[in-house]
Amino acid sequence: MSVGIRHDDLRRRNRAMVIAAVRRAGQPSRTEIAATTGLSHSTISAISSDLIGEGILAESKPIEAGSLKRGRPQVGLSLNAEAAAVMTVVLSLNFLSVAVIDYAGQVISEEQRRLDTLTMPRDTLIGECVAIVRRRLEDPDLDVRSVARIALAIQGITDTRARAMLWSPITPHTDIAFADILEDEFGIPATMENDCNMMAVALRWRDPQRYRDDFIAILLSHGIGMGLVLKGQLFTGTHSSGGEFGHMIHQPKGALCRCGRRGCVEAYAGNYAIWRNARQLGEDTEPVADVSDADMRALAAAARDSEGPEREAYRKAGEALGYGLGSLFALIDPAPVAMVGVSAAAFDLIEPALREAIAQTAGGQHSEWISFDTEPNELPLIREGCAMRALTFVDQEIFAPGAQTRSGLVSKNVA
Amino acid sequence: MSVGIRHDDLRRRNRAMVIAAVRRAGQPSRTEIAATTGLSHSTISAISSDLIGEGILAESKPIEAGSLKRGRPQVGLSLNAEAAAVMTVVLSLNFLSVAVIDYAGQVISEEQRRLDTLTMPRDTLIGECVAIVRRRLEDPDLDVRSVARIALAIQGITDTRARAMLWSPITPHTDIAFADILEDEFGIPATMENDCNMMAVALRWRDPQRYRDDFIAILLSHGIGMGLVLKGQLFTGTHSSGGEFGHMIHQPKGALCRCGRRGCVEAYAGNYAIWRNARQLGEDTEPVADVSDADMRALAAAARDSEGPEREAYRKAGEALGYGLGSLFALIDPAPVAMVGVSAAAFDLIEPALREAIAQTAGGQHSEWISFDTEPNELPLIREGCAMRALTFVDQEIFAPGAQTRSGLVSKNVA
DNA sequence: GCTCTTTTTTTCGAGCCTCGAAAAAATACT
DNA sequence: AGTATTTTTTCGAGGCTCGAAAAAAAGAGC
Repeated sequence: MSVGIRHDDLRRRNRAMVIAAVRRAGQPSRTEIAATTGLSHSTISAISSDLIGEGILAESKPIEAGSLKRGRPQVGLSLNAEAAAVMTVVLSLNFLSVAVIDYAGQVISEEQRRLDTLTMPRDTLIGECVAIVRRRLEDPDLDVRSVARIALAIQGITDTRARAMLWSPITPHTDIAFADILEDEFGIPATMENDCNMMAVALRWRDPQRYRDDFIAILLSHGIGMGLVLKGQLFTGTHSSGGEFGHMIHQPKGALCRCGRRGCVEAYAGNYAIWRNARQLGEDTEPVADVSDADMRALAAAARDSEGPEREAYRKAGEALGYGLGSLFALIDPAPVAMVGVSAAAFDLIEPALREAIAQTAGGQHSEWISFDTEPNELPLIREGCAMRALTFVDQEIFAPGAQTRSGLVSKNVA
Repeated sequence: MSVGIRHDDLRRRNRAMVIAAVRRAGQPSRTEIAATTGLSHSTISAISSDLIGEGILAESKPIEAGSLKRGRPQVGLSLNAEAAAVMTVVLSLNFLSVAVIDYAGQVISEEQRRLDTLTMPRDTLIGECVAIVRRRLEDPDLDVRSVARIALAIQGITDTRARAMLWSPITPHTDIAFADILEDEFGIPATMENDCNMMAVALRWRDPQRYRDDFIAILLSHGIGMGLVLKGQLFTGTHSSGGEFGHMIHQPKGALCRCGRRGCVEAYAGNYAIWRNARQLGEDTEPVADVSDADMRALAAAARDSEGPEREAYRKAGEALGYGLGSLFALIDPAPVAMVGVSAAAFDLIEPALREAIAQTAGGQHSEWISFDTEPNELPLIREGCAMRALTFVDQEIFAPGAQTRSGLVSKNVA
């Protein structure tokens, strides 16, 4: 089952810890690293000297801010941007976006492309992804060998091993092992992530104050997705990416959901559901394929303008989200929530019914404490999350070698 | 945030690993331990020699089973039963049960007692617990100093730090810091656990084949509880024991629940709910305080006997459980389920509606795969779980000292 | 301009820990 | 009794972290 700690693991882990400390803090001095890691100054000195020698870290200017201090000035350590690069591939409805990011986290090359993902044959979809990655890798500004890892994100369900997309609303095709495909094609380790999980990862890096050990990112878009961090760990299902908050049951035998079932939270709170209710089409009406952001904004404007079916549609969305969150909170206790996506811009219309519903649930014990944040634009978040995830893998695997890992999966059984 | 690995941690962790390997395997040889932990023979030899010298492990007879083998026979290592003892305290509705267990896991002293927990004043309830523990500690057969840890379990919500009961259906009183009270009284480290979590822990030890990394234990009793193991880890909420499956919302604004809210799963599947529906009392009827096991068995018999309100009551329970499980599975993916408690004996009446409901949900994708096990008697399981939990603490803390832990809580911030 | 103080960083020896190889131990086979 | 086989122990080598002390690099004071 669990495996003993070998002697050589020690250095590897502590190297990884130093790299992680530098990535988090930006430009910490050796003394600061010693404080945050709890290791001795001598150890930090030895490890950072190694890492600098290997070109992974670099000494930057002495820290100027507090130059009032006496004594030898601290020397800031920073990541060497040229040590490596990673690539992010974000595949969403009718849209493909790729970026190359240096080791310090700066975008150095990117490309975006519209495609008709819903009608595209399987091979074309895969081909488009491979082609866009190849174009970026062949970018003359870039040294191909420096791209150490690729992180893909897709709306939909991925497997826990982060190899394949199992199901996605953006395409009728299922079980596409994107990670394996890209690995075979380019020989670069790749992982396939769920978009909402990447949102959560990004939020954690963006605002570690608010999004620390426990929080929830909910995507309010055409569908409803969730990324969940519990006790500092990204939460995934046992076999798939899990966290399919949008398909928790709000109303047994209720409204028709895009997934073909009935009564899911999404069937009340997804863009298509809000649209359907606002147009008073009835809960059995087949979900429309897509509602433009502009249409959704118009809907929200109409709802704000006057009482009517639009406002009622947002109310119903809030109620479904509230009861869903209440059930979730019964399982995990309340935590800060970030609402992301177009409908997050209409959260003022959603919030009252949501809070009312959540107060009816066991999880909503102290619903006044529960705080919501909104972020209307999901794409940058997803990309940022992918970038950080890929960089973290590079930190752990490439620059702290020796682990029994392969492609992001820590193997549990060694015997 | 995360802390570097000090040099002395190494030995401590590997000692703990060896102890854990012996506890799991029963009588493994040094060679077997080396294989399961991945450590070298020399290391295992050194560590086990230390542990034997400290009286924690003991060499037992050479393993006889496969005595056909050539070569030096393996020497089995086992836990020294006298190395320590732990105490379990299980507090359930109108019932208090205490046992002392030796380091090898055998019960060496026990006592059970009926009390009227629902009407008892706060101090009396606490006093009864303290008194029964004192009586067991003063048992002449027992060396007091050898009791190294106490694990309490209670039906209800506990805090993540495992110090206090926050809320429980068995008493009107709230926020009783049982762990602190016993620690102060007897100077023995104590933890306060949730009963269903202990059931899950016990199932894992009882049948590691079936209940390994991911599974669910559901208590079908007066209330509905859940213990959840995900990726080999006991799942708890961010602040409380969490996993309040019984209070996920099945039907917004639905049947009246014991918790005062409406539409919880428990309001359809708890004993009182089945009773209420079987008696056709209406969903707004105030839940009864208790239904005897005999009454529940009679109800099940009547339901099996003929179509009627009893059978319909079990159907409704199954539906609520099914939709609830479906929502849960949407979050975590399906996993093996153990149904525990009186109504688990009536699972034949519950299962059809449960499976039908779960098939209507996203989490019930392949509902035919989902397997259920039943165990009508929860008390032994809870006690077993407490014992293993307490013993594991002793393994980790007492016999592998140096960790920055206190009373079961691993401190995350060292700086 | 020089010395003293303060703080950061590096150096160095001590003490552990794990590992691999070889030796020792304990049994079955012939 | 001797040989083969398997388990367990022994022993030296190599690494790692740690604490103390030294070195380095500034500001403060005169």
